[in-house]
Amino acid sequence: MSTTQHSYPFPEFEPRWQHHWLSSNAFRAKNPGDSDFDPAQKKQYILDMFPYPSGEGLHVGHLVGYTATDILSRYHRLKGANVLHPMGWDAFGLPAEQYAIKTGQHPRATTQKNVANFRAQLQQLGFSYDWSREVSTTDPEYFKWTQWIFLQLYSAWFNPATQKIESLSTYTGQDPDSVRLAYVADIPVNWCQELGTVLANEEVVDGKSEVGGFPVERRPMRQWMFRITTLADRLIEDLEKVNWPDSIKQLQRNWIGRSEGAEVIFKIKDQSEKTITVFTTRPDTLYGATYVVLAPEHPLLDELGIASEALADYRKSCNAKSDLERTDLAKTKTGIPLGIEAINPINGEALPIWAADYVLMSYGTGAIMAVPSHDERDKEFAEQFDLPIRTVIENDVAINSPLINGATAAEGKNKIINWLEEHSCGRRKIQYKLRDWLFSRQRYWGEPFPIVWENGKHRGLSEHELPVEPPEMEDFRPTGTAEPPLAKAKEWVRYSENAVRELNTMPQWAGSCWYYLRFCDPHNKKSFIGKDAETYWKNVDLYVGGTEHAVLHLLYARFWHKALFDLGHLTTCEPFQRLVNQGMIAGSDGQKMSKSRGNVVSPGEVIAQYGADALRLYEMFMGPLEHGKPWSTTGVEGIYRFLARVWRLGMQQDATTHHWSVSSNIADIPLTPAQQKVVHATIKKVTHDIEALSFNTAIAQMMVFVNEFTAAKPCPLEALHIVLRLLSPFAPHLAEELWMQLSNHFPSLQKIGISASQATWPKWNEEYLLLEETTYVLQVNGKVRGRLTLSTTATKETVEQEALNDPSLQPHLEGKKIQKIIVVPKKLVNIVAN
RNA sequence: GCCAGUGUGGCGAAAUGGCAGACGCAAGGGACUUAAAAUCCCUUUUCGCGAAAGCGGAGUGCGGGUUCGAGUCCCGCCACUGGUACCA
Repeated sequence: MSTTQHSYPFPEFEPRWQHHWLSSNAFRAKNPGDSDFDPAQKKQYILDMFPYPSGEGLHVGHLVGYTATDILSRYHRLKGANVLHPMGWDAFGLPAEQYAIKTGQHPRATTQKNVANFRAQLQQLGFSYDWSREVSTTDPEYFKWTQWIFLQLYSAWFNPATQKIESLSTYTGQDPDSVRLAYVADIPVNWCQELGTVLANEEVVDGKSEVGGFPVERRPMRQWMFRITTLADRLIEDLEKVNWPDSIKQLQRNWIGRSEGAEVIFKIKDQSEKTITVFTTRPDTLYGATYVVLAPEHPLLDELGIASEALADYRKSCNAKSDLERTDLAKTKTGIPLGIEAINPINGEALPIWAADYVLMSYGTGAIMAVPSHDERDKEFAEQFDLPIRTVIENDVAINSPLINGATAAEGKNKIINWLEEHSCGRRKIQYKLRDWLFSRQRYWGEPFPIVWENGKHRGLSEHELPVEPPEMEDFRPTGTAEPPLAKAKEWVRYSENAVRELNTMPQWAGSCWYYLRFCDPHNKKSFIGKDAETYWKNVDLYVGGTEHAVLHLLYARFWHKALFDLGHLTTCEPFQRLVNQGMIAGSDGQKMSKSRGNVVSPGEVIAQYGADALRLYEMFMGPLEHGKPWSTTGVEGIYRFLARVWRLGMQQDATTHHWSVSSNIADIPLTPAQQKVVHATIKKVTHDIEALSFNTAIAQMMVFVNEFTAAKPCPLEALHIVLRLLSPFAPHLAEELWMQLSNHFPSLQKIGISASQATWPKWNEEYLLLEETTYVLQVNGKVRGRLTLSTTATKETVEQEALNDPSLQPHLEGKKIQKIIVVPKKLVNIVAN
């Protein structure tokens, strides 16, 4: 397609403006201390979730959120705010490492290439990022501070007395390692042989690795952990303080999974020195317990010395089952009786003890008291193995429970827990689903830990030794053993005569946990964020990204933020004030966009044909930001036609030379009252809709506006400079170009703004929206039967009278008695008659 | 199973409890043109009556309810999408 066939010359001016914005640093955010910084200016921090720069590049689905935040950013600048709108790269991670292994290139090289590609793609859309603040998690100047933050958390603990994270210097106990926020533990982890690494629970899907789909097995290994569970309650409570979608808050609450209940201690019959501790949320059903179950992995099974072959076989078969199989077999429960009994502390009853894999070792104490009468799973198990079932609740009150008969659940729980505590056989307990955060990975392409090992003990490096850079290595493939690839860099590993470096690296979450803080002060050499910058920018006002990060990224970032807040480095306790999730864009076939389906639309093709403005506008016009929706090529064409109409509102083309010049139809004349109404209604609606992130309806209103003025002969200049300002956050190139063309022709425009992106946002005047007359809808019994135009100042009585006299209503009122007349001022009259 | 979300024309979608379908796509018709593209104008939820202007009925997943009035609020279902899965 040749340039002359385009409906407006975007291929010429879009790159020109992009270059202009970049070279003039047009969207630089001002920091305290900058010469042009104005403390009175309102700040706005508008952030996209920064991308992982994959080799695939961006597709149009990635741009929904970026376009939305760009519109907001440009809007707030026009409203006079100091806007921080940065972009960076979450560039550590497994795919780069695997690609590197496959192709023999260093991940740093492929990462750099991918970043360059991503940056170019984003710049082609004219996004108004402050590129002087660009950061990459793989930059030593960046991960130096990731490591520094790790060290702060490493030398901190959660003080239960103050309910805060404090420096370890306030800890007075014997063993700081038992309370450290970052600690080492030997725990069964998800080991993936193929990837040569441990995976977090959430990176394992159906017993296979989320990346690559390789088998995963459980294996005990020494790992770095974070005591995120210490902040579980605050992570729940502080959700009240942020403006996030309820669904995301709910996901976080469910993930943390707080449940209140009790631990109950069961003595083992004839071995009273041994006990089983169970967790229950329903201590009030204690009298209904008819057996006790241990998880097959429960350590007590070894201690009890039950040498049955059947038990050994059962435990073996459970161990061999993948998570997937356990789920598949969920319908039929399996288990094995141990032949010993536990004593119910409340009534001294002896209950059989079973081992069964429907009880998980990883939750609670790995043991339960089974109350088949009031728990679905226990009931299923009891029915299968013919175990007794005893009802202890009827009509919401306790029965067959001597201590609490007649009590409600809440009363019963309290009484039982008190009794247990008095008799030292149990206690009140709050249990969380959330586990401590497994923070180490056996990879090359990640941040090394700033930790060395000496005489079997770990020690943090000091600040001046940071950053700890990964060693240059030819071969960073997995070792095939539990040893991480860094083990191969013998010289690097050796820290001193008697100290070696930690060989694990941090997970990808590390860099993304705090990047929003670095953007506030990206070049600070002395601190991860300067005090002035921190107190000025505080936290993110609007954070836009996909739901896939609803739980983990947001939870981990909140955890670090709170820790840094408690330690006095930050002045806010939540990182992201407002959160919005953009919807997914599907292919035109309604399927998820993917290479294998062949339905991927790349921004490049769309821009070549319709331009960046059309792509931006279409992304927003498709529907509500949060909704998923399918891509439509003809939809882009419609938007493109709209932009061409805007262009022709200002410009006309010479029939023979095809040269565009300012339209002779434009005149610096006042708006007619009718035009004034459209103009001011549009300013009002576009302003409200942008603030509500309802971009599709804002665009629709601008279409109404343009349709109105396309017919205007001549077209008043005022209409143009207003619509260009309203449009400029959405279609900045076109607005900028037209503004320039028009102000060359009408110098008065320069008083309003030297460019569309450096003008002020127009204000509407409510007066122009008031009308002298309005059309009432006339209803009889709720059905529209006529219309009536009346003065807006007409009294209720007048409106009623006029409506009753209206000829179009007479056939519907005939022979009926009027019961009631409802008048909605300036809108509607409903006559109720029968 | 549980949690969350969504159901409105041929399609994407609009509608502070007050004219359902704004705006756009697609489709059909017309103007301009030697022709096409581009552009501009008109029609387009559906059924019935009418040559037409028009008139009348139905209609927002299904069934109830509140209300003068419900796409919107309440109760009970159904379907789809996403998340989660024996969490005691």
